[in-house]
Amino acid sequence: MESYRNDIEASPTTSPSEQVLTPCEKKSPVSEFLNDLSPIMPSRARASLYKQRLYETSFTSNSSLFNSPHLNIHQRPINLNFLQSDEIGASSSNGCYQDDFMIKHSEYHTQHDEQYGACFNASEVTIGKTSDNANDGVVEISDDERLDKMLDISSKNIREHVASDEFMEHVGQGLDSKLTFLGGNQAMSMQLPYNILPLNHYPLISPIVGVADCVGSDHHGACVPSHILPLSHDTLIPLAGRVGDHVDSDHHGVCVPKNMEDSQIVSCFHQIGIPCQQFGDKVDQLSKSKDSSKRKRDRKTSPDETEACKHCNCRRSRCLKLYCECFAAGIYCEDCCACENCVNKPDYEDIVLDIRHQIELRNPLAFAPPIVNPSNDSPNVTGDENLMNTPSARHKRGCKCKRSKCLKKYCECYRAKVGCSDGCHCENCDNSFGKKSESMIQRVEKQQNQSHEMLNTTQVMSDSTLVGITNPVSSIWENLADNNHLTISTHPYSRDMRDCQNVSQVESEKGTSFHCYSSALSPKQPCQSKEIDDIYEIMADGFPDYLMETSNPINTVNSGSSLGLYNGE
DNA sequence: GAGTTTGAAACT
DNA sequence: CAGTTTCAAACTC
Repeated sequence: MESYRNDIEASPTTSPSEQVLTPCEKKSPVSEFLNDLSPIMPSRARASLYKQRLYETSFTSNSSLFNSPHLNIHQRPINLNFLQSDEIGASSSNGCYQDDFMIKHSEYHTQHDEQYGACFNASEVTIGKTSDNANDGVVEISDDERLDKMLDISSKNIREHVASDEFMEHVGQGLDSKLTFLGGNQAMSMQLPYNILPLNHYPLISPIVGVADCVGSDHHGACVPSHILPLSHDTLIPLAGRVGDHVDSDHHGVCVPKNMEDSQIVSCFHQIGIPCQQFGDKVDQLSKSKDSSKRKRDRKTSPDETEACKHCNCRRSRCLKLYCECFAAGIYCEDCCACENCVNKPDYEDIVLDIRHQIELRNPLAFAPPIVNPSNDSPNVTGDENLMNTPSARHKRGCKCKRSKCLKKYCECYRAKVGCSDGCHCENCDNSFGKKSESMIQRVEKQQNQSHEMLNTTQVMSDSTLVGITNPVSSIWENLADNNHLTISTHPYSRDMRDCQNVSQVESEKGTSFHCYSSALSPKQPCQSKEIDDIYEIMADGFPDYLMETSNPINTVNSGSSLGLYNGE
């Protein structure tokens, strides 16, 4: 890798615009910076994806596993924009520099690298579609490569390439606030251009500095795009959330301190060169409507509405935190909600997506369905409550109830109608769906008793025939499977077959093979003997004799254990 | 409907 | 990681 000093000293040619324009001819540095902000794509076009995401069952990104809106790489090119050289010098005496300051990204050694590497001048690196036109200042790659690049440009890479020793020779103060460059014969400071970072690595640098400096200060280059909105700092709000639909599309990603008055926002925009007439009246209207709107906090009244709308009532979270039921559920707030200053709307999709992404970075399972079924190790992504209606269904985190005894909806387990598990940290658990201390066997037995009752009822109803007990039997096996973390196939056309992905098609079609996999194990690993023993014990105790006869599937399964469980080998 | 309680989420 | 604060839902009156 070439020395960055060499790059600087060599002072490679800047962009054409840099060459042509004198410093005085340039636009406002900040306005140019804002123009360089990552373009916010029209949100409505992608709005449907957000809700659609709820029902997806395939995952395309590790970092966006559940109920997360797509990061639509096809529509959202990754722009790695950098402050222009005159903006770099914004805090210096003359604000203009002739030198170029180039950061190379070794992961990005394309034929364009020399020319379009991450350069602190007017150049920008855009990962877009393939183009042969190298003169447009854009390095473009295919969609597939785009995603790879997005993942490659990680914080690790940033640290490696930006904070390398070589680079740090030219960088005085590290990454946290300002970078000092030794360019030419002048030292200069610059506010780090946060948007050089890929979307999923904001935590590298606190953007709060930039924003704080931005508004109404001399460091007017620091209004930041929405996608670096620091989730952990409540001092910022997306401007879009304040000015709503009236924000110009070019700027609607800008964030401002949340305690900033609307008039100040307008003033700020004046300062940084954005025409603000478009905001004036709108801001006024916004304030008036805010005052006049009476907060409605009635909760949902009908079950149908429960499905259609979460009816959140968020006041302070702007529906951008997991406090918000809608946001947490991966849906936009709707008219039926009574939230205030809501940003969880299609209009602000980019903000929503980015915030969600940040949350997922912190907790990849944040948007996972709260209830999981250990029997197949899969979250209830389908939303099929029946799939979770098993003794083993449990809350992914577990609750921490102390006073409610897990008997009220304060308890997430109870609210989800699942029993507490050992993963819960609740006290005095009395969850009617299953107490924390209740052993798995006890739950199986409870379910088994219920099944027995069903069997008896069925037997009475059908008198002497076993026709009709298929489901209860199946239910028992399902319960056995659930409570032993097994995935069991009892019949090739049973519902369970859909979940039994580890069973070969050939074996599945036999219909009599008994496939037994521990979900926690690799597909080829057999069940642990204890699990089998548990099943055996339960069966020996509780199975009706007629179900143990040769006509039932148990005795027709392939040999693989004392029970004849097929262990997959 | 207002006020209180509760526990998750967020923050320090 | 533990303690504290914030938040919004659940609950009570």
